[in-house]
Amino acid sequence: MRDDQAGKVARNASVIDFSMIEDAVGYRLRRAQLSVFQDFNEAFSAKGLRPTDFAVLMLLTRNQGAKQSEVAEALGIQRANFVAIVDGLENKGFVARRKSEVDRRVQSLHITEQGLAYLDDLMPIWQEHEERLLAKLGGKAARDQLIGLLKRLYD
Amino acid sequence: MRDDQAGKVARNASVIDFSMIEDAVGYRLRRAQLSVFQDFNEAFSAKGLRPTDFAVLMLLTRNQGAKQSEVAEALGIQRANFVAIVDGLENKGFVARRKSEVDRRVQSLHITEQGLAYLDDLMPIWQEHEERLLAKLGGKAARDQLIGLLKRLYD
DNA sequence: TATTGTTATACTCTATAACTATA
DNA sequence: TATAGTTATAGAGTATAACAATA
Repeated sequence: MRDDQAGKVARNASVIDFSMIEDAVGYRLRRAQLSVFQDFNEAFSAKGLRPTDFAVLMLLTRNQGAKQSEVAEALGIQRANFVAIVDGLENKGFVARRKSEVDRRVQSLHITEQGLAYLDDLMPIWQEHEERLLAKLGGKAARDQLIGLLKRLYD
Repeated sequence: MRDDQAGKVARNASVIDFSMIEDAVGYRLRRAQLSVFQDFNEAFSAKGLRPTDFAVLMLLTRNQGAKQSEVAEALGIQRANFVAIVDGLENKGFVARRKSEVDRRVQSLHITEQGLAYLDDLMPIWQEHEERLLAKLGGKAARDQLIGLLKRLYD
């Protein structure tokens, strides 16, 4: 078997033939998402904020008092796993839980004044992140096109 | 504070105002990728195959004898974490490690005859998966457009 | 000294079951 | 009985450090 040799000859150090999977939708989605999340994490690492934390704060600005399980489902997170996320945001003082008076089983979530101020502080970082993506994509038209296509895969 | 009440009134049971993040590229990428991977996993669960395993087998068909660390890097997986993946494929008899005669540090990876037969068996499932995505996207033109945009985010 | 594969380890994310308090 | 939040736990995926064999 001379596969080793044949491979060595046909391929130089780090060139792999990708033709079989480079156009697989799932593969491309994974790589793109990893790249975008890495950019996000590098931008927000100093703030100790993860994408999900940011999404929760953003959501609450327009959904004050939303049910905890409602927010979790909206973000595709199981309610059991969402508890620790809210715990973290609550410990930092950015989110407050209040027992609903209508149904004492539910916790309604509120972004605090401190949380809003924090978001204000974060918005420029967020904008810069989105603008880096915009530059890579080649403009708003391309971005809107991408969003539209992604929505067809999940909405 | 009547946030609970105000929220309750403005929003019915499970309707959350998403306007703040619905057009965030990273959020849309994550949801789309989760949806696509879920479809993949449901299709392949009976075969006990994960997306990464499939990608490795696909890659090896055109890169017989490739270095283990080369394949890992091509797929964006760290070499330390790639060991267990190759172990699994080797235990199933789909991949073989052979010590390179040129550099005895490197393991060159080969897909076996059994691995090729397995892939043949899997291809219809793969095709159906890609066609379900194609249907969601609305045709090949849309798919190619999406792939092109994703490549701009990472290539 | 540097690199490849490997082991060990830790941390995050995700999935499931079961408990509690309320309804 | 059913539901919201919670706890505990197990499984993936990922990141880092260190080691042996080899270059």
